[in-house]
Amino acid sequence: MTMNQTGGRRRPPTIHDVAREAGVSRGTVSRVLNGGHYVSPAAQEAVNAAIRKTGYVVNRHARSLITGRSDSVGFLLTEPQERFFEDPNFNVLLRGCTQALAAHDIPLLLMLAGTEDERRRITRYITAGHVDGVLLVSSHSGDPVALELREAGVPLVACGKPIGIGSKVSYVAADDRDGARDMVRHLVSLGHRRIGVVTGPLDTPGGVERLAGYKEVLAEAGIEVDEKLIVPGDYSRASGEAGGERLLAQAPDVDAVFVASDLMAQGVLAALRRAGRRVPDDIAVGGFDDSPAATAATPSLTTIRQPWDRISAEMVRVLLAQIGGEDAAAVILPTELVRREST
Amino acid sequence: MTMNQTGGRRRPPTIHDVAREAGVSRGTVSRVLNGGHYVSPAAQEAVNAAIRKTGYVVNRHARSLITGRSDSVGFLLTEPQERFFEDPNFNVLLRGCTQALAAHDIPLLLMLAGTEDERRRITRYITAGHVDGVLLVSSHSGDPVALELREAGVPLVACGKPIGIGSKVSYVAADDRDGARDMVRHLVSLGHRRIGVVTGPLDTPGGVERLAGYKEVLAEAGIEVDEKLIVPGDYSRASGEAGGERLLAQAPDVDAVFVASDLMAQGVLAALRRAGRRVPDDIAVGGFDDSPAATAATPSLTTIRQPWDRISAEMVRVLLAQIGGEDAAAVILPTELVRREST
DNA sequence: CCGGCGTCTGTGAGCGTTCACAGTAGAGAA
DNA sequence: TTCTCTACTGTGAACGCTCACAGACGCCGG
Repeated sequence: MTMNQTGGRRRPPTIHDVAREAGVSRGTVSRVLNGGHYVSPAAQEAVNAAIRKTGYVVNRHARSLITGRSDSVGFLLTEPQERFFEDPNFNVLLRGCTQALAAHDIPLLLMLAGTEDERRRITRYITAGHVDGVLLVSSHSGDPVALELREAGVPLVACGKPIGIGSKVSYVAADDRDGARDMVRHLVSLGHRRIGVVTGPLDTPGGVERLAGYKEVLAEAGIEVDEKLIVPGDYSRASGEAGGERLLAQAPDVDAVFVASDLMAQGVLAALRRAGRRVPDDIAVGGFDDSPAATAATPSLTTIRQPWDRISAEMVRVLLAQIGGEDAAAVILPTELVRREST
Repeated sequence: MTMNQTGGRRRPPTIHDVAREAGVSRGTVSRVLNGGHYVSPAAQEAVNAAIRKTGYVVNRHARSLITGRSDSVGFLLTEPQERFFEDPNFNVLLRGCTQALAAHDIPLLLMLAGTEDERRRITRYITAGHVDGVLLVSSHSGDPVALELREAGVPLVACGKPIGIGSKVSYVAADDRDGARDMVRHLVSLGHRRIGVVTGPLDTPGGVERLAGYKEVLAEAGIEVDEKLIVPGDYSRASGEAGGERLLAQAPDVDAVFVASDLMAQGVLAALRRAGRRVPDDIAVGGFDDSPAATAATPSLTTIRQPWDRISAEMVRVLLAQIGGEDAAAVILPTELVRREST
């Protein structure tokens, strides 16, 4: 009733206090806390009442000390942080992971490995067992941190397929190739034949896969691949703008563009507007991501939605399974075409 | 040399192993680990060598168990997450805090209290002492979580001045009122006299302060406040668009607008464009935040930059001081006018 | 009646640290 | 010499929990 009203931290109740209150032993309280097997209903109830009465919360440090688990996981961002931190999808992912973990009462530690120093510190921290597993966001290939963690046997789930790292590391990704196929098929079905593409960075699996999907559909539609219709980008708005200009210069007869990210698509739209091309009447534009940029653009963007909420949920599920001893797994999730005004 | 090459976790070395390796006692190793007072140079060196050789990393759980500290802090977001998660400034803040803490070797736990359930769980987690302190992001007044934490004596630093929570809780904020003053003075200095304002939400200190700054400058310039020139907003783009339309309808002779966020300013620009008003020739527009939206807008926005990097650094500094026993403190940081094309 | 089994409970040990304390050695003062 | 002081070191005892073990109890089949 009158407890804890004055502020100022006091020593919290221990399992001992609960045991005394409930008239049982520490062992019994511990059993109730960990699933309640081999406990009589009476004891069960008495312990629960005592827990409520004392306001007991388990001391995770003491528990971790003996179990060897930390009951926490790291969310590790290794690569150029600007790129991710400006990407609204990153936020959705981070939030999704945090909430999915919270459902299991597992806190998420945010780890940013920018400098070489930070990488070292974080690697030590993780391999020392201060987290049970790691959710990894790293677009780059052959990430040294990832390699080291895998070597140390730390449960690891990457977001997006990590390349050049061999198997044995789990990942969850949207089906980039299939998404690209859907979009390009959509453009083909609208009657377009001179379809350009602004690619993502080609040292990332996403960039590679989306371009591959584009080429596949051209092949299946009997349209010859024209290198002049392919211009590189890096997902940024600026590279989209440059890519759009370059595309118009190289192939003025282009009648549709598949852009590998919504942010770049915004840039492409700006370039087209400056060149006096109307969208979608003169030229259709398809994006990728379904980020807020897609709805904010004028005209609003037809795009491919990546199921970020499901991706985060799956990452957590796979990681917890792996912590529980299961083998590495790869999960590919379907994307969805979202039609708007730009096609 | 050949250690740790096969993957699969092995039991990490303990302070005991280090002591044996160095030929000293646990106590001496512990002393080296915690500052190295009262240790002979010889022992110091032997211990450091042993640490390097064994790859020893302190077990934080064991340490926490005895010290009562957790050496970690929580980053708590209590209010509507959409608003923050879509705000690029939030990312900058989160990153800044993470890095500032990392410099002290303190991990950051991300905590999102959306549902009532989550609030309860998180409050328990924190008050049970699983973090040493909390960085709080909450725009709302009288946040119940904040109140409870303060009641429990948990070190707490808020981002932005919390209202209705009394003193005793530290906060770090940009000088909203002064920023608003700078912007409105800038508009006055350009010769504008019919200056409108689209406010932020008036249940937040930021919204209130920015409006107050606006009124102060009008008073000091001898311009009468005209209620028709004041329209409410909630920082969202949509509310900016609505606000812009309403302003034009209520006061067609408006010749400048101070908009309390860049996102809203984008909306205002859209409304003005539709009404055929040229910016800045017919009407000047000033924003607030210096978010990416400000540079992306056409014309680019004159705005007020909030020093987010310094805000995060100060939040961490104040929190650590408070954990160390110091009293609550308030820090107000200066803003900066950034001139671009819209004025 | 006994032995066995399945269910439930208490007990001691120990996880890896830090902390308080007791102790040692050497230097300098009396 | 002896005593004191300082600089340093080692040694239990905790911290709060889980785990393995041993024991108690009731119930059944023999």
